[in-house]
Amino acid sequence: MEQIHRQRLLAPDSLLMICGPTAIGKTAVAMALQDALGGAERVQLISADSALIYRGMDIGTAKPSPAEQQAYPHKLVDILDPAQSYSAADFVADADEAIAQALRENKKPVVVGGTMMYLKCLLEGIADLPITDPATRAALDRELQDRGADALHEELQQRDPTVAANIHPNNHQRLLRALAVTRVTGQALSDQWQSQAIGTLEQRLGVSSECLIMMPRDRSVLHQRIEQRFRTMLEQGFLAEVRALMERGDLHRNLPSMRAVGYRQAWSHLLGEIDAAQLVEQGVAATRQLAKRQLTWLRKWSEAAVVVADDPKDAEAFLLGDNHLSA
RNA sequence: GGCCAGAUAGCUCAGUUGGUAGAGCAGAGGAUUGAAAAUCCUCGUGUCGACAGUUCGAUUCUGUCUCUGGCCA
Repeated sequence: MEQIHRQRLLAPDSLLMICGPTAIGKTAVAMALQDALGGAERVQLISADSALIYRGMDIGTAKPSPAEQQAYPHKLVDILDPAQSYSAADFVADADEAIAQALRENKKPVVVGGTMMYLKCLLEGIADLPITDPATRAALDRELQDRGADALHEELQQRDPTVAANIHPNNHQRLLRALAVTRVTGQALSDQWQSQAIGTLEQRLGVSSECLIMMPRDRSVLHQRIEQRFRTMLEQGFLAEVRALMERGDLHRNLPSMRAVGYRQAWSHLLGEIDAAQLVEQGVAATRQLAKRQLTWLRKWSEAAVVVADDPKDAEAFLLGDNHLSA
């Protein structure tokens, strides 16, 4: 059983996804895997992480060091300026390209990351829908102010009952997006999800994929690691990193990049809104919440994937065939 | 030692004109189709500091005590 799994996971022509909550040690496993499979000529690491895409956000995202990136090149790291925004659809397009290129070069694509939405869309596909133009978006924002969320939700209810049932009126972000698309296209979103579907990863690129999930055996251990890591980030100059981003002058706290876990709290602290103790407390708490949300995805997926508990060492041992397996 | 203010959920506090109590944060579960490290939904019994008194009934009023903070000596 373990042999079969290992063979499938390591097969040179299939794609491997390594996923797990933040701070569990995915990168370490990916690096060990690259070594075991013959180095950067045989493996292409591809990051699936909505924060690692940003240049200049290194310490707070626990990005691999320059030296590590040199030895273990990752695609989709440092591809955007923090002023820019990105989306799951952008990720699927970029990842598809990176995967296709790796396959052409006879490298095994290894997608490693913790942004579960990206991984889901990569595997299952995402509909090809219009981007909401700023004018429509602004109009909707104004309508939200004037008419209220309930009125807008009611409109969505009439245009697309299926989707409306799935979006709570208080969830303005999703509500406005759904309404924008149905207004612009004149069609129900749920219909378009079907008619505009781009297909699964296998349909798009012809690769089969396996998923290795790293789950914490004991969540309190992960919580401790998160706290430890946040304190280490501060020692490594996290605040200076955020201050430099602030001082550029063109960034603001509502940008997707600056709302990332830790950065949001650091921004607030640098403005004097919270003290150093609160920074640690809230930064750690936000990271735990992130891990928790990641775990709800992973729990859902764990039946269709190979699950390895807790530690990078366990995952390495499982993948690379040490004797003391624990799963 | 004297005076004043506190003592209520893991934390910060609100409140009950006397009928045994509720917010935020933390924590747990869930949703998730172009912001996803985002956004949103659900979940709150705790000797209301201790003891006594008044009362049909006290966490609420009164007294004493304990602890904490501040001020005066």
